[in-house]
Amino acid sequence: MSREFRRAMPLLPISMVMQLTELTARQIRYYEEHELIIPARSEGNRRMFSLDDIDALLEIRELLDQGINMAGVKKVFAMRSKEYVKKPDVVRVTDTELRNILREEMQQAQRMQKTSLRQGDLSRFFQYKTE
Amino acid sequence: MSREFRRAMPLLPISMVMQLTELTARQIRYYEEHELIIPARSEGNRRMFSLDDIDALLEIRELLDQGINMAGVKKVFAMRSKEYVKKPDVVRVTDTELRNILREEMQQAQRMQKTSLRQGDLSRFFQYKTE
DNA sequence: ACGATATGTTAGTTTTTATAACATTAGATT
DNA sequence: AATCTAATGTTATAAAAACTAACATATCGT
Repeated sequence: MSREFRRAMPLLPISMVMQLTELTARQIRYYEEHELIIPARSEGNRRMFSLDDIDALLEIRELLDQGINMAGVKKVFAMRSKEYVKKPDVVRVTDTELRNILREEMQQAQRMQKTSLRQGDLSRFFQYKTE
Repeated sequence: MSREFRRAMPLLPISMVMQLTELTARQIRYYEEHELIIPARSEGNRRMFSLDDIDALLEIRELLDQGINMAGVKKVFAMRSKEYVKKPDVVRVTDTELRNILREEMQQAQRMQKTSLRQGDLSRFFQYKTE
């Protein structure tokens, strides 16, 4: 599974996103209304956010803080997406498939490795800098 | 913020953990009952799981699949934790503090960097292999 | 002053999660 | 075979979290 897949995986509920971004639910939904983010939905219609979504929200916040209005933010985002036109289209995968893929990969890794090392299993997929 | 902090950060609701681990809520709670995992709790008492928790659950599943019973799993985990006795005690931080720290770091990074690069903001903190 | 934009607030509903109790199934034990 | 126990399923009930939608408000540009 590619890095982009992992970053695009919807994992977090809105409450966590609120804490991580210091945005209100109202703001987050408003930005979605304007299609600056398009969080996945659970079966029961709850928004599930990815790391990409959090990045986007942090940037929206930053731009608004700078006095740019929503129209401006939209423009910035639109320009950004143009930069990616050259990139090959990513294969479309549903959220459920995404999670299944991640799970299977993690389980595969589990099986491949010794049963030890409590630390460092998932970390093969979510690895962080140790700055 | 250290890598361990990030791995220990409670972010995911039980529904996501169920999907990622293919365990039922009953199983996850049962393992918690036996103190194999101790997920954080939200203000409203909802379990919030960290990447470490997911690692642990995947391993529990693996051990049980191998025919080892809960007593055996507990032993394995107990032995594991002994291996870490030498490691310095990690500073105690509440979950809320953890999230605040992550948020602040992300925002700091936001401010430090140019406003561009939609990709690669949070990724400074959650960075993945590109295998 | 006016109109629009961004966000707050509130109400009512649905989904998710929690706990707890009881049920079931498969192995181990007698 | 009958019984125990461990691990998990199932159900009921309650509480929390999240949804939509409508209305309120503050700020800003014209």
